[in-house]
Amino acid sequence: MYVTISTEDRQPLPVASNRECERKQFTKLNAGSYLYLEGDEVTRLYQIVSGVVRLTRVLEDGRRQVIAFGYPGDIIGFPAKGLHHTDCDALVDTRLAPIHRRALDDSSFAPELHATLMMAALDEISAMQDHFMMLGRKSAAEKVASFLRVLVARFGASDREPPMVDLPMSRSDIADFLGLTTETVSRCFTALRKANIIRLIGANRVEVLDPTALEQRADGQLN
Amino acid sequence: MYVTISTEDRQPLPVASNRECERKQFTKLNAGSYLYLEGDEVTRLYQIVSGVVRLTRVLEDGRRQVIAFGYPGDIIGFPAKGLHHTDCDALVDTRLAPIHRRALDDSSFAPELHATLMMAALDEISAMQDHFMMLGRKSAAEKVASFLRVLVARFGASDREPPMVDLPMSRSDIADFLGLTTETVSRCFTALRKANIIRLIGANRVEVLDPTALEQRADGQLN
DNA sequence: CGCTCTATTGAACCGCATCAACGAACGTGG
DNA sequence: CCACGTTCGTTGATGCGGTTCAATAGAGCG
Repeated sequence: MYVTISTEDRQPLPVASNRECERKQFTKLNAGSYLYLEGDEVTRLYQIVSGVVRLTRVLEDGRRQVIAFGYPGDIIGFPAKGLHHTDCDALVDTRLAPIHRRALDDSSFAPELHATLMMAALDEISAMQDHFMMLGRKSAAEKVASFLRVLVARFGASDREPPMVDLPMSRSDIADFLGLTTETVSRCFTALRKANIIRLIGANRVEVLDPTALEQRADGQLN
Repeated sequence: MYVTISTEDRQPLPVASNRECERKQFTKLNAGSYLYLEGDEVTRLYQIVSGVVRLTRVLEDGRRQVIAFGYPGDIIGFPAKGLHHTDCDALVDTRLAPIHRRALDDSSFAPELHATLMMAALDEISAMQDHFMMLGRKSAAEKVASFLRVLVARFGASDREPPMVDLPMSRSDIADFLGLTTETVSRCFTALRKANIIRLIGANRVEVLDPTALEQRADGQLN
């Protein structure tokens, strides 16, 4: 489950129960550290317990695409032909619950976990299809609004009014996620700010003053 | 397994053996007919036996994104939360091998098939990630070249020299797949033709005169 | 306080979309 | 079989959204 334009609420999967959280030592990944690289063999998958990671791909000439941001509850590391097909590094200090690769390949090893992984993979396919629509058919303003909308829906401090979201990623990460440049992302933020739809608290924290207007911009209902 | 920029050769999965092909009646889908719509409940998956289908999503305002083209060997219809998340219709007359939904959800029902479906889902995730890079970070010329490259790699008549590919989809389908307009797609084809990289035989058949040059354009190594 | 890195803002350019016209392919009916 | 209409693809002219290049402002940190 990754950050996409989907508005569905995706619940963290119950792979790691609270009990386990208390007992186990999780894999710890410091901000900036890589968990794996494209081409590495997949030995285990991970569910993110806390923190945020970034999945990226790069072309030889340096062009980069952020495939997804991984948030708590998300499962990362699905193999294709046994290999990782993105790089993965942490945006902030992150804790991960490792999952046996065998749970994916061998359905009798851990049937419930296996089913959970399958569901996570299917959800991810759906989420990526949403992302296609965004990358291929939305304007810069719509992309940025869509991005904020998803973050608010999934991670907005709901006990707060107006809702607030953290942006642990840089403008350039957002740009590479949305297929834009940092300048354009910045301009879109500014436009939303000047329209009194959001308020920026520093560069990495956003208060959504008018969620309805944000919604409309995300779907291109006004400019 | 869908049409993406991936260059890997993807083999048709052995879900439907030759024996079965001869015995069974496949689901027949006429050109232009819909197999399912977004929001429909998923009751079965399908492996494409022959023909080509188109998976699409549309926004309320009519903007369309072609998510994938499904070719023989591909498995389509993966559910998310039990529902289809694209429309699916046939570009040409198509035969489909239906697959019990239960084979996906219940790993003990048909273990081998279940494993095959899992692998197909994982491959699809990988393929979609390739597509991200293309939608988000490639120029129009690179997109069109990448598209042709994949078609040649997967479906090019290999017994022929120079390689030849059919384009069962319209320019507008290609445009909606690549996040472009029909005019731009057409201009890119013309540019490749004028550079003697391809030859157009009618509008729906392409001979690749210079595969190496096509490769280079796909990766942005010139222009 | 000064250094560095990131974000913002401005100005000019360009790639692709848009709008429009034309041509080719195809089917239909006379 | 040809005249016609319709749809799809190509080509041209123009405009705009987003990139590019450049400069400034701000945030984090020693």
